[in-house]
Amino acid sequence: MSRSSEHDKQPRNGITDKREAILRAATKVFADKGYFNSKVADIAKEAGIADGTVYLYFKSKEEILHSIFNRAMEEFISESREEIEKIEKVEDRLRKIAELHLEKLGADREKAVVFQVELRGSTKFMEEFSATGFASYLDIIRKTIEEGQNQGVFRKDMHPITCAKILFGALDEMVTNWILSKNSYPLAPMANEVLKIFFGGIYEK
Amino acid sequence: MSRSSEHDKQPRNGITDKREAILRAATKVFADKGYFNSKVADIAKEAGIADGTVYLYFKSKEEILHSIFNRAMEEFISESREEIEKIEKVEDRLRKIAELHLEKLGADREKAVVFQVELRGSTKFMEEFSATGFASYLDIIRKTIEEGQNQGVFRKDMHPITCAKILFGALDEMVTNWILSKNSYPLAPMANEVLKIFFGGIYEK
Amino acid sequence: MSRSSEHDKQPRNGITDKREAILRAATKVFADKGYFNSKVADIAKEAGIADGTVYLYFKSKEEILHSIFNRAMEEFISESREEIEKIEKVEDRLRKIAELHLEKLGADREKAVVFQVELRGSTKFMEEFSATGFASYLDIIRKTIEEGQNQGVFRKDMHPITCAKILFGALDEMVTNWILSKNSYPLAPMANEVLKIFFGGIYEK
Amino acid sequence: MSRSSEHDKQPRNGITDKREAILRAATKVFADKGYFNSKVADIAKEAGIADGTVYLYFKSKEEILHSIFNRAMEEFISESREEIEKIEKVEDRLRKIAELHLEKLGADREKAVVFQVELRGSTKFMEEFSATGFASYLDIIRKTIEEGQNQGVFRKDMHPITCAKILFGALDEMVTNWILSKNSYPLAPMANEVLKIFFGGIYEK
DNA sequence: AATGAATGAGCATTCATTCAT
DNA sequence: TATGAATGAATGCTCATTCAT
Repeated sequence: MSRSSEHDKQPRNGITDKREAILRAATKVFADKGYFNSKVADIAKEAGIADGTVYLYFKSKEEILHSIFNRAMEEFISESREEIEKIEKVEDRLRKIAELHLEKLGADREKAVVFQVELRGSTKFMEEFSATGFASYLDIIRKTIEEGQNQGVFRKDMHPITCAKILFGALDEMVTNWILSKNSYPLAPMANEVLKIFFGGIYEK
Repeated sequence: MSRSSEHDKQPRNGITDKREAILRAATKVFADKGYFNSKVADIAKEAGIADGTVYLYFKSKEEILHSIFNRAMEEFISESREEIEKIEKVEDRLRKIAELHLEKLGADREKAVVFQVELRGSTKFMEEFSATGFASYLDIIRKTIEEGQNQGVFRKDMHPITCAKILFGALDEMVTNWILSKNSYPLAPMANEVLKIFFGGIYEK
Repeated sequence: MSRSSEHDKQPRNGITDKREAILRAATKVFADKGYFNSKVADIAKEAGIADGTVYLYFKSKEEILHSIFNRAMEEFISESREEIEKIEKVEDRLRKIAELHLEKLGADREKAVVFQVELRGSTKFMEEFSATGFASYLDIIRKTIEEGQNQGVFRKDMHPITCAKILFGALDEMVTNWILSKNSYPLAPMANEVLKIFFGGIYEK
Repeated sequence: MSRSSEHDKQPRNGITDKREAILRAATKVFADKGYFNSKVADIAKEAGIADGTVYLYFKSKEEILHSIFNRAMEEFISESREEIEKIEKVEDRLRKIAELHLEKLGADREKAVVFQVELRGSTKFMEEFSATGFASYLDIIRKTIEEGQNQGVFRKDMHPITCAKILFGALDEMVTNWILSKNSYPLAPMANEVLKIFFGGIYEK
């Protein structure tokens, strides 16, 4: 089994394997039926393990959902940061961020559903999430915009954090719409559309 | 406020009163604890009625949530449409839409929570909602943008529906952020910030 | 209104009329759905009155069922007694009893259902019933048999009460079978069949 | 008692044991309070298990009742058939049937109550039952009578199925009466009484 | 580690009954 | 008398979690 390819940090490790399997199974089940309508037994069955085994890896059903968010977010941020930091021009950097955002979620419909739907379905989750993963992400955008302002590329009459939220909100809406549209179109190209407005506005020049 | 129409609708009408009370109570309870964590008994207690009475006015707990959405959405759209249709210039019209969006939700935190959180927490709800109320709303924005394109005011190299989604997404994110920020700032002024970007883009001119 | 035709004892009496209506409605509803699955509201609707009105005439849902039994039983016994007492020969008297039993129940399927099914569905009801109405009925049969024994017409090597139960059981089974058979045949003629066995036995002579 | 077959079926088998325990507990509870007045919690407590455990063995409360009928009926029919088929003379065979009927029910008051009372308390149950278990039973009696007619032992001027119902009805009434009589007498001897009439009729010879 | 049988708290909904009008 | 809105106790069933094996 060349399973080591996925994560060289924890290779050939039974514990990690089963944890992964549960997380993957839960993502599918949550995406299909929603967090509250999913049974731990469904997840166990999907993962091919016994119900009780779930509790050897997670303290509760809720913790599974948390783990899905955190792991995906960490993964996304660490992977993105690398790619983004190399980029010189702030516009290109924002473009990369937008592209990655839509590419990653557009590549895994189930994960996207969990992010767009389940994550939003509880103030509790949202608060926790917005204090951690989301904050980091928004911060990356904010800093880029700030840098653009300092470079004189971006307008200075706006709070960079507000700009960041606007960009995020627009991208987020693209994802949500994509999920709800049954006959799925490719999501990634929408990045360019969002950026056309975000960069240049809607006015005819 | 000279909105006498509201009083005319409820001429000390028992049925309407109690229905309203349940809807109001449910909005509060759902906002506090989330739909799935709210008990019908909580709603009844909050409304000051017996558990069973809830079922004289609503078929199920789910129907209460639906009613909250539908009523609020209908109200919002019908009220907005009036105000918006009078406006000549498309930019002003979009500005009005954005202002109303944030004013209405910023005026009722609980309703906003239900809209931003509970409505999003289930693909089922989202699908239903996005097929009805939300579609109408987005359509109003889309038509305005289309009109602007025809007038040569707005750029023609973008689908108006995409622009509409971008604007909505940005506004939506403002609301969500406002809800999650504990020490609440006024929401409505954010409309102007969103429009600055939406109209003119982020580039320094 | 020629409603007086039914019962000259209580003519044109509002109280009686409504009581009757409830009893009739309840018989229908109980026959259709069973006692436990019938709602007081169903009975009220069938009777064309408000739910609360039922409680002006009956203390409880249970009392309605009791009243159906008692009234039908009283009616049956008083009507039967007259007809039966005139009859000279004990065999003819038993024949009359059997015929009346099947005629009365065969003439009113709904009442029959309530008697055969609802009355049997609770030891409590059965005990009460078997102590009153049923006991009277069985007693009429028993006395007739006893008389037959004294006249030397019927065999003396059996307890008359046992014979009465056997006859009743056989007739009762005819009714139950008739109810359960969808494409209903006439019930009354079965009296003769039962009596052929009861009188003469099954042996070839 | 040399009924070793019963022990062979339950070789300290957890599943069977608990299923049995629930069935036994339910029979007792249903007999005591009636099906509709029995709570699943009552059954669980009587069986010494948790409420939820009931649902590991039965899909619903209704299924428990069905299982009681079906199991008892199957048991009765299969056990009876063996004993009956050996018997040569049709009269002796009917006698055996009657004796077994009363012996089996007379040996287990609670099961008898469920059969005589709960089974009868709903047209739905009765219809199902009369289409399956009861039909088989009646058929055994009918065939025996038919055989007797062919042998010239029984009178030919009656439908054998009617005779079967008459015999069943008489026996059934014996059981019901026995249940309702508090100071219980032995039930089995009543078989002979019923047969005296069924075979020879009530006339003095 | 893994299992899956057992647990029992939890809850939406129903409906007999009441009572203000 | 009659109404029917309001009540609130009652319960079958689910499912996250535990634990003996």
